[in-house]
Amino acid sequence: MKQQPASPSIESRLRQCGMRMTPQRLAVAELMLGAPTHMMPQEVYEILHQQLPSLSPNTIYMTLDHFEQAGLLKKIFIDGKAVFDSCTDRHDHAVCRNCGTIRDVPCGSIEHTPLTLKRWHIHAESRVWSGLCPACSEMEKPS
Amino acid sequence: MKQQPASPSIESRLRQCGMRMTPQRLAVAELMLGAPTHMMPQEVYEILHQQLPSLSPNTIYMTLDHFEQAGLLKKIFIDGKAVFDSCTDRHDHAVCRNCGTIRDVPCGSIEHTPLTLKRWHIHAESRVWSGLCPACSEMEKPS
DNA sequence: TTTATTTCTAGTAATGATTCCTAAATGAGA
DNA sequence: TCTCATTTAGGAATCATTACTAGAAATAAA
Repeated sequence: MKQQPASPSIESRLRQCGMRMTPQRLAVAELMLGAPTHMMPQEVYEILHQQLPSLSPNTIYMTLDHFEQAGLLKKIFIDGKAVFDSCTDRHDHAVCRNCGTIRDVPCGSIEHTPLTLKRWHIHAESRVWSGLCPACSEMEKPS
Repeated sequence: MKQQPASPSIESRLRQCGMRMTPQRLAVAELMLGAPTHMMPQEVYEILHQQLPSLSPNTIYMTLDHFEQAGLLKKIFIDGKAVFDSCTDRHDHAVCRNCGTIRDVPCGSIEHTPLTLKRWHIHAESRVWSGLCPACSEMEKPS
């Protein structure tokens, strides 16, 4: 009894980007594009390797990059490590320096580029808040 | 004829942090703490290796980390790579995706942490603008 | 000063993430 | 079904960084 197949749009979205449909890509798409998530390539590999034992890390890297180029994912860097975000809308992130949790943070009104960058052509902006998430804050409290 | 020695304060600043004075550390300090700069460990190594041929990359990594822990430098990440910034005041960065130039960008008024993070304990915030610097913008212009 | 103690450095090996390379496999259109 | 360009697996290569260790050097004590 198969689960409801990935929303039909996923496959068509990939095709629209001129990508061939392969089991590997479909698996990555189902994992990453279904619900809001942040994952490192390695995590993706570990999860999918179970259902596709022959899968290679290489393929994960390539697939994630393809998806990013197609605008399906956004690549962000947290503490120097690559993380792929299924939400491509403009937003910031908060990361817990204890447990590593990543949380989306809506950013306020669209801010104008600072005067200092008047002569730059800015394409992207990223902002990361770093600290302790509520759960870890609680744990660290002195009794 | 020796150049004017490093400002006496550099040595004392290191000592205040409980650090032993070594030629390696002094060299890193003179390079990084003298003027505003952003450098990757590798760059630091390549420069200093010339005056201290026996210097090892290892030492650079350790020294930079020590300096960071002592609050003399700030470690930032640009596109997933570590960069050490001699300016430890609060500010943002812009990076040119063509030539790699990094520019300090003053950030406006101190912004309050977004509501979403009300229950977090935020310790740091970093923001990076990415695009083309004025020089590279100019070059890319269609004739 | 000289000696003792502790930290620091160089060098090498190890790690972890990512990329490169190539032959074989496989989608997709003719 | 056949063909061909794309994609994959797998292993080697790379790059930044860390771990380990013995010897060197800096500081503290005598």
